[in-house]
Amino acid sequence: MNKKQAAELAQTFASDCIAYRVRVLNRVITNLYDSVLKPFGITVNQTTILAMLNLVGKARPGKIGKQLHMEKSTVSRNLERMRKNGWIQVADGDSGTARILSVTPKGRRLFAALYPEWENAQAAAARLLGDAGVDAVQTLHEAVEGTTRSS
Amino acid sequence: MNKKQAAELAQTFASDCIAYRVRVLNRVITNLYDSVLKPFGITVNQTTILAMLNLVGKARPGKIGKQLHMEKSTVSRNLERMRKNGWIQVADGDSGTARILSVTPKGRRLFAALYPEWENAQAAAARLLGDAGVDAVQTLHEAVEGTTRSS
DNA sequence: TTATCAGTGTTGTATATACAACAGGAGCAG
DNA sequence: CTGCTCCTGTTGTATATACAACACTGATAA
Repeated sequence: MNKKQAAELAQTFASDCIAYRVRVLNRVITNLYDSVLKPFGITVNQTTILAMLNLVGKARPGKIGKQLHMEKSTVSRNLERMRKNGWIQVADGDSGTARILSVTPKGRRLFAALYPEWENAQAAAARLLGDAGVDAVQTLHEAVEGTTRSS
Repeated sequence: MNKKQAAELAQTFASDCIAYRVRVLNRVITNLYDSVLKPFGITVNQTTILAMLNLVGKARPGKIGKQLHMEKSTVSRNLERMRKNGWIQVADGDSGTARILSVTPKGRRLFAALYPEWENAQAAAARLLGDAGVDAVQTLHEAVEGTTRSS
């Protein structure tokens, strides 16, 4: 394998790699939301957890991970940060290891306060991606739903 | 803002958030490639850098960051890992801070060796996303091209 | 009852990412 | 030449992510 041959493979890689494109997309979109949410001291990732808890009321860490397709260690560490910030509370459940999470009033106020800014980020993302792009993201998400490992 | 009102906002968030969907997509796709590349001891992110260097021959760290839309600190730390692994070499450029990067024979061999596995990952990703999905990723990538901050 | 196993959550380690702070050199104005 | 600014790259800190290793509990088999 000489340099020229390697360069030919590299050309194909650079022009075709799906992972590269998805990763760039992820960085741009995540930064867009995180920058809007920064004044609230929360990330879009944590906001996703906060929204889910606002929606379902109570949930265990494992359920959050499964529902949001997040690795359990990521969930574990985020819940601890959110608890320290007073946005959620952790109660021991009925059975041994069960830990029941719920949103505190402070967490609910935070969610209500950041919601308009999230809408702004949504609008900015929609402008960036276009209507077809927004639909495409929805379709792609459905395609990978149920694919994630990790419990 | 009572619980019910918060839950209504959360419902919209959960069903509409673009960032959430893009992030799940990113995790699934990145894992797919990383698991295939794991036996080679390289990540898909580093493989992107390796491919670019195979393509252009020589480049400075800053150029890599701009080309691949990666933050300069991410590039800096990855280059150091790749150098330690013997895949790239760093030479002092003509002017002061200039650092010229190039692929070593070992790095070229690695790229040639992992290329078939990358093709397998590409095929698996294409199956997962469908033809329309692959096109959509391309379109979305074009939409965000040139959007990234960071130099 | 006891031993094993499955499910759940935490912690360790490594990479990826972003932003801020910093360091070193280049180029320019004076 | 001196000082200022810009460009470039590294390092510090924090979050996100994945996988492995543990710990603990509950359930089940013997």
